[in-house]
Amino acid sequence: MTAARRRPTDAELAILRVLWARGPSTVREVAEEMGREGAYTTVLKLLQIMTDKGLVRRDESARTHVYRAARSERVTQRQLVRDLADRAFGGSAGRLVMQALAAKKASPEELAEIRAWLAERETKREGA
Amino acid sequence: MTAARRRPTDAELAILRVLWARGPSTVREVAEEMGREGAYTTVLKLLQIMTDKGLVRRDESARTHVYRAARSERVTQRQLVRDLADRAFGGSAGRLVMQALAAKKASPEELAEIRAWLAERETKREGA
DNA sequence: ACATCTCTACGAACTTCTTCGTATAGTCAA
DNA sequence: TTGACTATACGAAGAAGTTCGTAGAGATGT
Repeated sequence: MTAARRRPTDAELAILRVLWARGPSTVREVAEEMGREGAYTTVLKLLQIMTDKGLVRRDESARTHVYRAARSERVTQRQLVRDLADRAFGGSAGRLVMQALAAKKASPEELAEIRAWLAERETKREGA
Repeated sequence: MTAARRRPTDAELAILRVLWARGPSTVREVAEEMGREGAYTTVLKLLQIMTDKGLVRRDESARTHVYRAARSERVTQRQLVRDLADRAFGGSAGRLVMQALAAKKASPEELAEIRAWLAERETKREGA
């Protein structure tokens, strides 16, 4: 009921990634995509729990249920980033960004994108 | 023994933050800093577990043991960022950065720092 | 010595997460 | 109808994380 705002667990996130990539999917499709065909009931159980938690929505109109992510990838990513910033960076997104840039090499395209974002932001600031 | 490379749990991270901020501390100091004086033994237990896991080091030379973080804040933050990038951003630090910038407003100082970092990187690229 | 305070050690309860086995029912073909 | 196949539901076990109570050692003051 109450939309408890907890972050998805590791197993839940792995399933959400499949749903974001594939779109609405059956249990079998999710299990196959994860290379866990042998663990069918595990995936089923997780999807049932995630339905209770409100992480996914279930279409029961057919015998084989179809699941889809309740929240978009972008929204979930932001939530996770915000959560990590709060837990490990004193709430500072800026410091998180610095560590992210240092921790893993970003591609030139991504760096260009980030530069563009900052440039646009700069423009807005001057305009204000 | 085996330095299992798991990410610190929420409770563990909360304690690490105190140790990073305060430096080597006793159980009582950590508990007070966290506003959990009433949960002294809980903090003690967590620190004992963290010692076993290798997350903290314990100085037992005095009766009152003194704990310190085994890894620096920076190293731990990078590990956490990398972990989140892998779990939720397909390993892309760049996409994580974009969401971080969008998720929370960074201070102008932080933005300037990021710009400087990117500029320096740009310089290096051209030099190479 | 004695009471008192503070410290560590440790076990036990409880929660959450994850996995799996089994029960049960719908579908389809012969 | 029967058997094979596929689906959901559900309970229970196991692992990990968190909390707390209690025991007992060491320190301190009278």
